[in-house]
Amino acid sequence: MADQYHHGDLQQALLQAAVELVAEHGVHGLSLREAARRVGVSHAAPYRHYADKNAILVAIAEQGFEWLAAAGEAAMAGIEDPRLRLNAYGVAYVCFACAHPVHFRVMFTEELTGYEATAKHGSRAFQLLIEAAVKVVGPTHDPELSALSSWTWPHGLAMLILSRRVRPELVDTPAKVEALARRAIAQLDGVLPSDQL
Amino acid sequence: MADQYHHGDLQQALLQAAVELVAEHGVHGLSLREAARRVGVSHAAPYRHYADKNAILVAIAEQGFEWLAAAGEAAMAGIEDPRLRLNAYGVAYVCFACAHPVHFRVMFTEELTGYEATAKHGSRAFQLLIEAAVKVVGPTHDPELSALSSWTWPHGLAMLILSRRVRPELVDTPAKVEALARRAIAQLDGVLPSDQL
DNA sequence: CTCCAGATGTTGACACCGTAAACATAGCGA
DNA sequence: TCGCTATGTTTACGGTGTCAACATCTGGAG
Repeated sequence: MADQYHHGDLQQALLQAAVELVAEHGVHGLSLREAARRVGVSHAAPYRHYADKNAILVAIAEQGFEWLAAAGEAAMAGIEDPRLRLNAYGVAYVCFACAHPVHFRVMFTEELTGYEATAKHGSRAFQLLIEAAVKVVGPTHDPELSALSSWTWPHGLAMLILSRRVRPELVDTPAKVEALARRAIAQLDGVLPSDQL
Repeated sequence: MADQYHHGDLQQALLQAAVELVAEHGVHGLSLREAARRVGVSHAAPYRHYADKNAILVAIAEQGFEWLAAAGEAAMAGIEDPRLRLNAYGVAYVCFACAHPVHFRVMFTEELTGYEATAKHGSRAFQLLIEAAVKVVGPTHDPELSALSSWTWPHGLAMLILSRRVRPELVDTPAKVEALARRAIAQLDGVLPSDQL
């Protein structure tokens, strides 16, 4: 009963193939037919598991948001000081983007914004950030705005790295990425609780 | 000699149509044939002006980088204080992204990074930033790194806004965008010259 | 002014893609 | 055992990027 008519776990296999394809040819270079081909299945088989091409991208985004939330939680685990927690989240954010560039890019791809699933999972990772930020700034201000100010720098750094706007030798290993992120946060640190956001 | 065989300025017309198409259907929803259709020309005509589909996206990116550099220069014009100049650039950066979302997204689309033209124009806008940053931090440090720290926040804010991760009513007018950017910079200001980047 | 060369636009063709419908097979519960 | 449902296949259609062969225009040399 090995690899005959039924694949076993086609859904997961397709998702992984899709990630590889995006890594090779970019988001818009993803082809369902090619993914099916790689998995060794007919070109229409993916439609039994994903409604259309966007659905598989949404699935990648979902997985990415889950992983990001998990990475954020892990990074903050055991840290008490609110500011240090927020810093840890930011560093983990940048590291996540570099470790999973395909997921990260898909997570913030325009065409997908607005999809319920993406929004849902995205908001979970965002919720973590809001909570962490509120503990630093206090509950009196707009929580979303408070979180936003702590979100822009890791997001911008991550995006610039992925766009290859940062010299490659500065980010060619996870350790270097973390060092860069820490250097960035070191500059901003101490200013967050200062004034009226 | 009105609209007969020759179009007049097909190159420019196609570029504009492409921008509109990207605005409507996203970067990967751009279709050369549809652009040609809108301009009233046969489906292969674009190939007389653009080598392939990527070339027209590169053209959009080029235009975007030129506009961004111009916007940055305009924003810094007449401002003497180096820190205020840097702030002005950051605010202009965010405003530019909101005013020209298609251009901004294409400018930082993965598939295009590495194209010489894009890199060239991109580096001009980046050069402005580096110069402005160096005047704040001083010439003793890595200029690119200094600029990077002033680049991440506007880039992140712009990207988050375009991904609709910022509540729409906070950014639905240029004035609100500018206010948000100014609020963001107000937090970071004063910290830049502090330590060792 | 004539005429030709190069620039610009058109037509037709090909392979690929996303997607839907009709069909085939596998596995599981009654 | 039978048949239902989930899963995979085949076939088909329109749309797309791209190339090659062809048509038309336009400017400059003679």
